[in-house]
Amino acid sequence: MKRIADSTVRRLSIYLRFLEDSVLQGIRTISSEELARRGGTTSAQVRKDLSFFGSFGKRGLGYPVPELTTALRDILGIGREWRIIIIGAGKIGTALAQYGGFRQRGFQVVAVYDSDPQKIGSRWDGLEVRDVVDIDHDIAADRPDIAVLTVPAEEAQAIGERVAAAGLRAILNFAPVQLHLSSDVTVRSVNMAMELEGLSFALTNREKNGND
Amino acid sequence: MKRIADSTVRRLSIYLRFLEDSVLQGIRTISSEELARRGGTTSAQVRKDLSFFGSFGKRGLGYPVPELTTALRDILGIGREWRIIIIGAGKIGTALAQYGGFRQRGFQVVAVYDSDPQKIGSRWDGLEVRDVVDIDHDIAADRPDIAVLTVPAEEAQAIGERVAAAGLRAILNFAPVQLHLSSDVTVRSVNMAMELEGLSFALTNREKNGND
DNA sequence: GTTAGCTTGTGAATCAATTCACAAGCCCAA
DNA sequence: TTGGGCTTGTGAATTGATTCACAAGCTAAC
Repeated sequence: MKRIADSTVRRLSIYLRFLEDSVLQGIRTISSEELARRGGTTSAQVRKDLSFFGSFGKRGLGYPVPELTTALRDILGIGREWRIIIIGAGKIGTALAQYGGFRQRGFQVVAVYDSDPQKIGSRWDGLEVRDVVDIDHDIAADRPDIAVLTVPAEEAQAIGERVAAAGLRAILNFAPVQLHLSSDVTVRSVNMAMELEGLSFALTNREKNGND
Repeated sequence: MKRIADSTVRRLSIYLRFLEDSVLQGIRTISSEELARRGGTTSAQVRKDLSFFGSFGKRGLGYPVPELTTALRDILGIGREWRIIIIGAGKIGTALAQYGGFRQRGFQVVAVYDSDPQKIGSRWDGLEVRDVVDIDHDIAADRPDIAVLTVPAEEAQAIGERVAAAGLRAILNFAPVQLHLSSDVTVRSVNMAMELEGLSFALTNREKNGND
């Protein structure tokens, strides 16, 4: 299979979100043009993205909404339950642990970890915060699929290495550092500071140069 | 000025984070090679990124750490205080409002909004949650720079339009929808579901095809 | 000074992603 | 059954980003 660009996968997520709405509204077919409009891209891009995975549409008509929705879920690997652990029970970590959107989409939070004795043992929404020293053992036993890192920047690399060594193959990193791990571990980063700096840059440059 | 790619700005943020560490450690100069190693890129990329903004290095020696740090802060528009408002006092919104990392980097949360009467008036960390109906008026009066949207997906577009109409020019969107706003509003999106789906896709494809 | 050893800054070349443009195919109406 | 109106799927063209490769320039040692 040809390598699929990250940007393509991101757009598939966007299409899927809109398609799910459309299913609920009982819409039967949708054109690449309409998908593009809602997804903030072009119809050619939509068709190209989908064409990597097959021919889902009918010429002259568009794409059948329920079938395409199913196909995208399948492509993205949604439909099975993914088991996720959250490491770091700080503000963001606990907010995520309690966030309903995960379970709703098939991502089940199975454990939360911290190193602070004050936090270990406390319960968040039915989940007991575990001691991070047990994490290697727990991963071997529970075989979670994805680790969400909400630890301080200084600790992220070390924890990332530990969970990778324990066999985890996917990490969602909220710590504002670049993780360096073996290439068989997929890492996605969410970095609020970086996003805000991007906005800051845009505002600053608009002020300086007018909006070009 | 030539248009700067988003990916370039993201990398500048990464370089800056590492440079700030280096300043604290008293390191005087750094090579593009070392910056690349820490930033997960190549030395040529680092030099190209920086060269868009000027010549900061000395041949044979590298880049002077304190000067480059200052220059990057300046380029990214950090160094002045940016006033941000958070709209949506749910789990994520309140976690962000209390998150220390913002203020630390010059982003000051000046107001939090919600539409739920139960939440309006309650205090989070010294900030009273305000009624979202007042937002247009407040923006005109307080002139915040950036809005952080942590509202449900259904409401995001409408709120985005309101804050844009009120004069806001930068939005950090946490709602899992694509915002469609006039091009003089800069939008950055953070979409946890999308990131998890990206990991899900990677895991699924690795299982199917071996890691290519 | 002069030389050896590095490292930058940057055009040129390559690689990747997006857009164009159109033949092929489907639906519907007459 | 035929023709008109759409819309897909996809090579080709274009645009954009990254990497290459090397002249230019700095430092330090002698």
